[in-house]
Amino acid sequence: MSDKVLDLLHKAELRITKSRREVLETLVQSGDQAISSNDIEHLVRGIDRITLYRILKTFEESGLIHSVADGTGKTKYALCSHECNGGEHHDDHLHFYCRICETTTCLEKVQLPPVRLPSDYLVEEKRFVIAGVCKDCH
Amino acid sequence: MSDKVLDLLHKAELRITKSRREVLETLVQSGDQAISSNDIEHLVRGIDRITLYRILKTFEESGLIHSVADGTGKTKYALCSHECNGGEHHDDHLHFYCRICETTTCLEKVQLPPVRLPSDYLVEEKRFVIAGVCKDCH
DNA sequence: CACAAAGATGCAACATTGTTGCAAAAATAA
DNA sequence: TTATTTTTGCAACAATGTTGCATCTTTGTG
Repeated sequence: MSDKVLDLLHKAELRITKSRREVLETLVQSGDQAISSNDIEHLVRGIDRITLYRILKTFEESGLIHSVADGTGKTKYALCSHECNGGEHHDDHLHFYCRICETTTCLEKVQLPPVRLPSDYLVEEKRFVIAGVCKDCH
Repeated sequence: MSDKVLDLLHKAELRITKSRREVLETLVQSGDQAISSNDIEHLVRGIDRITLYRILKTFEESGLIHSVADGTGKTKYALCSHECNGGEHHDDHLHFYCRICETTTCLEKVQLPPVRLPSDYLVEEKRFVIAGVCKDCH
C-alpha cells in the first residue's frame, strides 16, 4: 500500500477506510488505463458492490478520479492527473478506446484540439473518446 | 408518415414494418436532438421494448442512425445526416449535452477539430461530447 | 392471388448496472 | 474512552439491455 494513496485521501479530506484505500490503490495501479466498477470489484476481493459504487461516487466528487463513458455502456474510472487535484479539474483530455483489447486509456499527452461553439453555448466539460485500434494491437 | 421514412428504409434495404416505420418517423421528427430508447418507447405507443432495442440495433448497423454515449448512462440515438447514408459514415460530429434541459443535440455544423494521435494508433471513430448549458437555457 | 422462404416480432426469462433505506460497524473528535 | 459523525453491508428495487423460441409478417416467385 503506497503512501500516495493515503496522501491522496488526506488531501481530499476523506476518511481513511480499508475499502477506500484498496479501491484507490487499484486505481493508482491501473494508471492511464480506465477500469470499470466491475473490474475493481474483481480486483479488490471481498468488496461490497454497493459500497464500491458509493466510493467511486465520492472519489469523483472529490476530484480524485474521473469517469469516462467510452461507448461500451460501462462507465470506466481513472485517476485524475496531478494537475487536477485541488479544486479545479483539468480532465479535458482524450480517451482512446481500443476495440481489440477493449481497453480505455487516458491520453493526457495528446493536446486537446480547440473547439469553437457558437458563443451562446456555455462549455463546461469536454468528453472526447477516440475509438479504433491501439498501438499494441496492430 | 412521411415519404422520407419509406425512402430511408428502402435505401437501407430493410423490410418495411409498422414498428420500423414508427420508430424511424419518431427519429426523423426528433431531428438534431438525440433521444433515448426509453423516450422512443413512450413516443411510439404500444411498441415492444425488446423489438425496439432490435430495431435500433438494426438501424445503427445499417447506418440510418448513430448512438451517442452522452455521459448520462443512457444511450441516445439520432438520425444520421444525409452525408452518411450509403455505406461510409461521417458521424464524426460534436454532440452537446445540456445539464439544464438534459437534451443531447447533434452539432453537425460545428467543425470538428483535427486530432493528432501518435501514428501507431488507428483512429476509426471520434465520439465527442461537450457538456454545459445550451443556448436556450442561459 | 397464393404460397413458400426469409425475416421480424412478442413474450419469458435472465444478466448487468446502478440506486435507496436502514441498521450495524468503524473512524474521528473531544 | 466516549460521543459524534461517517461509512459500510445488506435487502430490496429500478432501469437498461440481451438471448431463445414460437408465432406472425413481409416479400419474392409461380
